[in-house]
Amino acid sequence: MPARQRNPRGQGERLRNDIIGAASRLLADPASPPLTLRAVAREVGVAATSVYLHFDDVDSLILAVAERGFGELVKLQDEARDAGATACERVRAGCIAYCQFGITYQGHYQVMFARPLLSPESVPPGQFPGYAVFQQLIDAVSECVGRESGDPESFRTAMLIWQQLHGMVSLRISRPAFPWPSLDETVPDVVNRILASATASPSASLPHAVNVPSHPL
Amino acid sequence: MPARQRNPRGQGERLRNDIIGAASRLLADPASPPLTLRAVAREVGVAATSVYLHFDDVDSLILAVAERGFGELVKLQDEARDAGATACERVRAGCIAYCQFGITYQGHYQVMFARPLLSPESVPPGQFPGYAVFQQLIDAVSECVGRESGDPESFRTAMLIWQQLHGMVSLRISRPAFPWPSLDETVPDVVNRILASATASPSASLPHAVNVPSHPL
DNA sequence: TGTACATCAGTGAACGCGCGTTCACTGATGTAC
DNA sequence: TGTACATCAGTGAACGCGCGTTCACTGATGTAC
Repeated sequence: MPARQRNPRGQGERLRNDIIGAASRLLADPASPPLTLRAVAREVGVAATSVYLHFDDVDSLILAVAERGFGELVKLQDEARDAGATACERVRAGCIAYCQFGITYQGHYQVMFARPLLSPESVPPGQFPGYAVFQQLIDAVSECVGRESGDPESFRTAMLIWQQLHGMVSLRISRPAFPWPSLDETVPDVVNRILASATASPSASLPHAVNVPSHPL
Repeated sequence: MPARQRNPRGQGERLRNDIIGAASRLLADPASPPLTLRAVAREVGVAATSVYLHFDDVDSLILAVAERGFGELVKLQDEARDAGATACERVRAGCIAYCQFGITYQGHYQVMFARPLLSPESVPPGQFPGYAVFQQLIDAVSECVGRESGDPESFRTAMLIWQQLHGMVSLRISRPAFPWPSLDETVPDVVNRILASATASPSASLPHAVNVPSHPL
């Protein structure tokens, strides 16, 4: 029981941040047990009931942790992209940052991307948590492949890249014994492969390709 | 409390199957709460202690559910591949079957692929659960791209495809509100893109490519 | 053929634990008059 | 300047619940002799 002293008057919101921080610490390990209000209160050094002063239940607390994670991810990607000279370099830099975030903060990555997070009806379309992360990818891809930002092919290529990155990160988390190659080597390679297939003439040089539908999205 | 009658002598192993089946039912929903021995026993219609007759704890029960899932997935992929005329068609057919399995059995897919499943030290290298699924993919890819089964490029391409498929399935589970295109259209397309990049001369036609490492795996 | 015993397939009560949630309460600090 | 009151930032005891796990037990069925 750490001697935690109560916040001064008017600073009651500080506890809210402390609670999010404690929950974030408890969720850092991807194998962590289900989050508990009492465990969070213990970690903060506060009575169990005090969590109710700022959160209705454990789900809204987890959502707050996820939102903090999305903010951090956007920031890290922005910083990484700033170092890129060309549009395509910026795409790759952002993708590397995404994967590094996921591998560094495995538990948080799972909270952000491996559960629905919210009841489906409460999600405004196009505003689900983390949409900003995807929109940034679309914009960077558009610039790299030389299309407008609203172009369906840009959306589709960004979607394929996102799926690839998510697969890379989440399989590395769930299959740590697999002989994965390094991210620094794999990410630019596979992103280039997907970008190349987007700029190449469609259906060209496919090995024995049959039944390849066009891309009507 | 359903009237369950005890198995006849010598048929005690039937309960084991019933328990796995009940656990499988409870795990079908990807948003299902953590599995509980008592909940399983209730679902089977048996005393809580009876679960101990066949499983040490909930983790080994979950492992049994996962193993049953891997068996089913291998079977479905085999059947799908049988309909393919060429090697590359068989790759695509297996990939579609993989994704359909994941979308149809979302909870089971998560049990199989979204957690470490076992303590790391207990996994024999190259024999982790579901390795057969991946080996089949390597073999099919090798045949499609015309390389030997042990070729590092076949391994790498299969890995990229696996990552892509896993990303597709798990993001569709965790982000159901996203405007995903249909699997039947997307899977053959993206698999072809990755296969094409494997057969094409490396680093050719990359848009503004820089810092592309070679593939030393 | 009878009978004692072993085995099999479970059961049922009981335990201590951590959990979410409620409710009334505390004690320091500011504010109105 | 004093004092009554309001507000703020929490606390602490208590509840009922489901859980994992233990332990001795049951009752039907087969087997040895």
